[in-house]
Amino acid sequence: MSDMELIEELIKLNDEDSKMTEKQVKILQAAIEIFSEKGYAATSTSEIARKAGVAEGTIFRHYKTKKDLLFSIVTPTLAKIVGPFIARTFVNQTVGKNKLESFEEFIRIVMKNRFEFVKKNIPIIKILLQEIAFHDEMKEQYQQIFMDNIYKKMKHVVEHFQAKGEVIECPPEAVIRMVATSIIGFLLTRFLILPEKQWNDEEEMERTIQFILHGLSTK
Amino acid sequence: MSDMELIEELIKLNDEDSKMTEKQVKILQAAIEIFSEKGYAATSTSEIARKAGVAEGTIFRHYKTKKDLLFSIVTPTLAKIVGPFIARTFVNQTVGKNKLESFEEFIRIVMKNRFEFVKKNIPIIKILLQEIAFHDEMKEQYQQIFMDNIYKKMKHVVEHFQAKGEVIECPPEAVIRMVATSIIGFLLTRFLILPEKQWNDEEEMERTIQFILHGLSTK
Amino acid sequence: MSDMELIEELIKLNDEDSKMTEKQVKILQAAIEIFSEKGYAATSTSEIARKAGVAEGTIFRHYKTKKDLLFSIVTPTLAKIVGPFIARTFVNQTVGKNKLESFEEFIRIVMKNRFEFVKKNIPIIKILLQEIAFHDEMKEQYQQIFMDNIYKKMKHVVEHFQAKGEVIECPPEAVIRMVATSIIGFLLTRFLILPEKQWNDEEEMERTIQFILHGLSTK
Amino acid sequence: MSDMELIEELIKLNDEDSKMTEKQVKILQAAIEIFSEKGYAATSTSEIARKAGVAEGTIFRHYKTKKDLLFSIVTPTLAKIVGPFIARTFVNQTVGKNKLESFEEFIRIVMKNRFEFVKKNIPIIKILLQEIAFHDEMKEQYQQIFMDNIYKKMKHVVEHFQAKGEVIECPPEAVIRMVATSIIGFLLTRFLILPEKQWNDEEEMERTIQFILHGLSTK
DNA sequence: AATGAATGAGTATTCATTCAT
DNA sequence: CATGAATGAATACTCATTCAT
Repeated sequence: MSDMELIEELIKLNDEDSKMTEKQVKILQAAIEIFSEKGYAATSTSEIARKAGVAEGTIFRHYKTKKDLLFSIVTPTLAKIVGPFIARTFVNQTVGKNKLESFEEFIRIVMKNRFEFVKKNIPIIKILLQEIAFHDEMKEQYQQIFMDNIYKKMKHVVEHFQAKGEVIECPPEAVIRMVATSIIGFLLTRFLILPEKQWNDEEEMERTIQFILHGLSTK
Repeated sequence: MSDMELIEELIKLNDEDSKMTEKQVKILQAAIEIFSEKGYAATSTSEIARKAGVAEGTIFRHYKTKKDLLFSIVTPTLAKIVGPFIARTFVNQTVGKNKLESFEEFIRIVMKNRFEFVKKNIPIIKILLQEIAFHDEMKEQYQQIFMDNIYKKMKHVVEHFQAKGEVIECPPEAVIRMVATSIIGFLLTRFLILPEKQWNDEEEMERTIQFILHGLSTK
Repeated sequence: MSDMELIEELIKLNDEDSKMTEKQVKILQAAIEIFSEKGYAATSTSEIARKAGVAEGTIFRHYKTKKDLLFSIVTPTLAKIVGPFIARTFVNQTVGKNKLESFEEFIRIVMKNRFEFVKKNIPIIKILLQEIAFHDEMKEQYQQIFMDNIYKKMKHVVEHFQAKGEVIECPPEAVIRMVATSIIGFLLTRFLILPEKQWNDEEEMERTIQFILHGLSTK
Repeated sequence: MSDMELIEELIKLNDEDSKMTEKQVKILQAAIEIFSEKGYAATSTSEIARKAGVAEGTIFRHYKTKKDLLFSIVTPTLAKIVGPFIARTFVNQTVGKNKLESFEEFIRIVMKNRFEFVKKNIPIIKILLQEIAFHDEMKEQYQQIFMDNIYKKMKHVVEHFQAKGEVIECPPEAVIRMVATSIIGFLLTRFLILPEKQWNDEEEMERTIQFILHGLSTK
């Protein structure tokens, strides 16, 4: 929980307009921990208050409803997920100024970057994965963010490397699906399904990258 | 809900020893539907009773607790997932009597088979995926079933085709992860994440199979 | 439970008009046991059914309500308590034909007789003591039985021995209270409050009798 | 209910550390009244809430469970019963400094004192008598308190007066039983069994005291 | 800003009782 | 006579939320 960059971001975010109090920080931390352990619906606000060391009423001073609390955790995370894809440098690096010469390098950058991101934000990602299924507002938010950013940029990149003959000819969305599936599949296995296994991260990431590259290679 | 083979199995299962009443069937159907829509914790027994058209007390005549009801839905499904992997024919087909000549045919059989299975049992699978994170008994059940059956058989097959030079040399569990990740990734995208998209199932399955094969090929 | 004469009486009682079935006997036995352990209100009919080895509905075939079941246990017992006081021989023995020569012998007979009665019917007496406080019909039944029989006869006896100068002059009801209090106090201590203590019954009864006699003696 | 000293004590007790709210007092009063009328098991928390004029949830804010509420009523009473027997003055008065010259005076003090105590706390005593049979924790609490205090001190006193020749030679526990039985028997008859009878309390107490004294006298 | 007492609607579960078989 | 599925009201208890302090 020490290296949880997102919580820090969360705090800073709100900090700018309204100065988060110490208690509010405690509430957020407690909520993240319990939501990720037992799920949103099975978590009571009184339990959050107890763990945060605040009175029950204090939660509602900062968050109008329990759902508000959930969204205040999850929405910034949703934004963060897009992070590297919005960064101007990202696309430039990839296709724009030709600094990035191969699809392989692209895949490797994404993998490394998302690996670090997931590693640092496991509990919030757990919450996000669980709750997105039940909250339509969340689903829409996510879809909009995904389509407008990740998908768009990815498509651009994929088409670029298809044109260069590095990636097989087939609908870019299928390529994106297979790449995403392989990377996400690895990250979930690594951090959620079998986190206690002894992992050689470098080796396993490399293997997964090679799998993707071979799977999509034109040769 | 018409072609939901698992529910029928569920009913038959209990039918053999204790004759499921009409109301009990209604309860199961209602529970599956609501659990999959809103999640176990967010579903109230009164809502299940209302949708099933029975008195609330009737639920508890058949299922001692709400959790019992959940498990009576999920446990048989857990078993069903292993289905094709326990079948004696499966391994024989694959490696035993040499009826199955290639890794490709193996992947294709698994893909087709699981595709049909998921297609017919979407709601229950949704429930399973959601709840496995929160119920340790379920996690253990699943892990035991997975390790004793799927993993074991898969490993056998993978090693067989590695020996034949059809599959790259690397730890079988990594191969299994990448195969599973690609198949499951496709199925979840197809049925849970973007079910409303126009899918050409044959084409997409074939693409995924080719992705896996190329990704793992020695050539 | 073997020497529980009252249950046998209960069975015979009903036997005369309507033939008690084996199941009905089981229900009565189970009800007595559980009522006396947990109290009437805290006992569920389903628990009685389970312990009796019958279906839940069967209880209500024989007893219209749970309260009916309670009364069918307690009412005959109420009658039994009066037993020795109604017996014609009792008063005759005492004062009528002068067979009984002293107050001492009277107290001794009552003590011995009630000792045996309580000993054989502990569970039912426990139920009676507990429930009489909460059921007005029971209280009335008991009061009527007590006033019409025990009190009346006792008063007769007490006045007889007061006239003979064996018992101090004071309102007979006060004498009855002190006698009853001493006998009942002994029996409850013996069988309910400290049943596990090592008792020398003969000695203790004799002591109690002597206490009463000295306490009421004119000398 | 006006002169109910124990309730006031109950309130003060909690008052010291945690300030009882007005509603909490109402809940206690309602609970005592209904528990004593219908018994603990037959009393519903909703009925208590209704009579106390509070929401049902309010009960559980102050008492974790219904049983907690019962114990918060009964436990301080248990302590109170021992009251006069713990008081240092009691034994000193009796045997220590010889201020108390006779067994008669001892019995008279106990009788008067317990008379007042019972008179002021009828409902709680009713609850105690009823529920002690069903709650083992209560039974143990009571037995411990009784053995460590009342019985010990009483034994001391009895042996003292046996040595002085005022009380017959027999096991002190038998003497205690007969004294207790006579006093408690009187108090229960007076306040619980026949409270509506016209009682001449002074006379009846005196009679009972004389009965005990004569019953135990060496002469 | 923070508290925590109070709430009323809601929770899972149990209950005594009914009735078709 | 006996069953046990079915019920609807009741049960103890929890919940998210409000509000006076």
